[in-house]
Amino acid sequence: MLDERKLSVLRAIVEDYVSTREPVGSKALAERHALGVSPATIRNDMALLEDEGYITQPHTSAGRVPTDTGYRLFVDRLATIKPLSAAERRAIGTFLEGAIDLDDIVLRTVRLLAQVTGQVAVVQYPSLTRSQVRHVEIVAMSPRRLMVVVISTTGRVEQRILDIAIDLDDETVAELRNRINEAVDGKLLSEMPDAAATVADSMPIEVRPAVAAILATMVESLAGEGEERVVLAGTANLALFGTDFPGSIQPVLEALEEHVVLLRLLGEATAPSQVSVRIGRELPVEGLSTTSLVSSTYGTAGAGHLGVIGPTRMDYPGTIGAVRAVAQYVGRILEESS
Amino acid sequence: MLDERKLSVLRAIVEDYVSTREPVGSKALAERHALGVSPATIRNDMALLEDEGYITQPHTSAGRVPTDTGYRLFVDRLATIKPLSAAERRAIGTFLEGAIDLDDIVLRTVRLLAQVTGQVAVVQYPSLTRSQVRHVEIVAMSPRRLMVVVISTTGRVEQRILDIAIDLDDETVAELRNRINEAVDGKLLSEMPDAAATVADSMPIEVRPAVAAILATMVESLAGEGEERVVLAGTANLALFGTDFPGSIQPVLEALEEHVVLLRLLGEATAPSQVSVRIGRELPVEGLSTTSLVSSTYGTAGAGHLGVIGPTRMDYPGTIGAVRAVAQYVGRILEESS
DNA sequence: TCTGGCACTCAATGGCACGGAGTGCCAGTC
DNA sequence: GACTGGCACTCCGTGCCATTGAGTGCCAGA
Repeated sequence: MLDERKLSVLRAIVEDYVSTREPVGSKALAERHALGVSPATIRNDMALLEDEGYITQPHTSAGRVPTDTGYRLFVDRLATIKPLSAAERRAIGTFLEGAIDLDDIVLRTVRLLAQVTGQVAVVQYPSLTRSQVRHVEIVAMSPRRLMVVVISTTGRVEQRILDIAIDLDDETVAELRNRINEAVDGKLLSEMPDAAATVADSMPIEVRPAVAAILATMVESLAGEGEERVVLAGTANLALFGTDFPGSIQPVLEALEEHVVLLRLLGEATAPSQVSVRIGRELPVEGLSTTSLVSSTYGTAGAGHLGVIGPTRMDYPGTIGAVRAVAQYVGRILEESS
Repeated sequence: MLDERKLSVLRAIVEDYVSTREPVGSKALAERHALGVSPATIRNDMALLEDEGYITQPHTSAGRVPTDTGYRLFVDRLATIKPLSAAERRAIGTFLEGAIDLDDIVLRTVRLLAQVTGQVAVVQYPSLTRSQVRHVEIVAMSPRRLMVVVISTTGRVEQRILDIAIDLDDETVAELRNRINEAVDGKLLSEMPDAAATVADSMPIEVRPAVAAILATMVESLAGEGEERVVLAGTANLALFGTDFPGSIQPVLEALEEHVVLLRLLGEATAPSQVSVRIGRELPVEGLSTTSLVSSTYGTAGAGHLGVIGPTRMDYPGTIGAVRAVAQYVGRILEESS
């Protein structure tokens, strides 16, 4: 159905439209790209591409503009990812090296990504559920009030304060701490429930209910999605592409404030360490139906997600390359600092 | 210089311009407001107000628009703060009541403020420097690595991990913990350096250097501004007022991403529990020179700041009322939950 | 000190003609 | 059958012009 040349035409349309933002016509195409055929032929191809739904005309007597489906085909079959230049890679490396703690890493990453791509960047904090436990600390603040602190290999620290039903003396707490650490050290957070069960069984019978409660609360509150966080940067870049959004950027900004939604979108991405691209209406969020999301996991075992959101009219090869590169670097940095 | 009527004219201009966004002329003014004089007279007054710099014309043969100075005069002398309706107050109360922890309080507050005012809301986390210490926990993660956790009366929890030069056994750590808690309990964070000094002196001579180092790091890292955080909401509202910003909202969005700058602005506000208004170029930030900031402290002893950022053409009486009300409610909620 | 009247300015609006880019279609050529 | 050149048609964007209307400044008079 779509022979080689028609694909070339589509590719040319996407490339021209992305760089000029103007609907592209047959004549301009024939001039700017060495397609080896006349405008008339290109017109025929374009008519067919339009029938197939890959491009569309804003109005009669205007050039063509890619549709979501057109971009999809472009991304899947026509684009070759643009690797970053050596200088860019070096800049990324040195910029991220300077981070002092996890917060700083995340902050630098998100700003970097926004700056490199010129779009809105989104970085999720490394997920606790997928990272390993490095250390658990249990502190008795008062006899019936404990503070539980969990430190993960990604450097993230989570604490909870919880009240229990019976008094626990310091010794018991100390013992509990040791046992828990023995049991969970190096485990994935998802494996903690099992480990926790073992611990409870090994404690004296009279404290078991309390211990079980502690462990349950701990696992539950830490494993829950409630604490997932995302950080944004570069929302100002949206204003630069203002005209790409029909009407206003208002709904887009609104959608970006819904961090829960962003987390879900990032989480829905495909296989780890693959860059996933979701275009326009493929995103199941009304406000983002005029944007594309280029995202990737980063870190070991997909510890977290990061991505870039911009108008569907975006430089996919470049953005994909940038997202991939940044994800790799962040993964490496996290590895080193753990 | 400015008699009663001229002030009324200015007030009317501000009110009309805020609600219609159109430059207001003498005739319309005479019709809509019962000023008791003819348009011609108003014209004379307007000419004078323009000479004094309170209003300006976008171009000849257009109506007048308030200047920053005009808004300033309006806010200082002409506006009567609009209290919220009973229903609104009730809604605020119940909405904030539902918060489960500090993060939740802050999140709800900022969203509420954005929603009530229809502008961008900014809420700073309760500052540690101005809140009291409720509990300090020191945990030995390994002989030379400690974790210090400070819990404040505002419910904020901060932790640091730090390496020390000599080994400290569990007993010493436990003793240190007790002494520190005795010394700092209920103290303001700003008083911690003194309290810490006492503690160091009372410890055995051989561990003093290490202890001093711990305390220094602790105080320094917690008292520093580094950990101040702000949360934003309602940036999408900016797009609704897009036409109020000459050119683009891009610089505004950019400025809003600079949380450090926002913190500084909030901190510069005036007396505690007073609502401060800063208009246009009064804000020493380029990107915000077309906006106004209405802010207030909240909580006891000005624990934190919150505010609203919008175009200079904003409903000052309403916004001031909303900011004041929300600040009061949040203060109360924090009080209760501590 | 206020008012009515008058001449003037200037943004905004709508109508109109025109050029240009683009399209679809068709007949002709390789 | 695939490609090309030509042609008629559509329609956006632009510039131009006249008109309108809101608003101003100023002046003479009450």
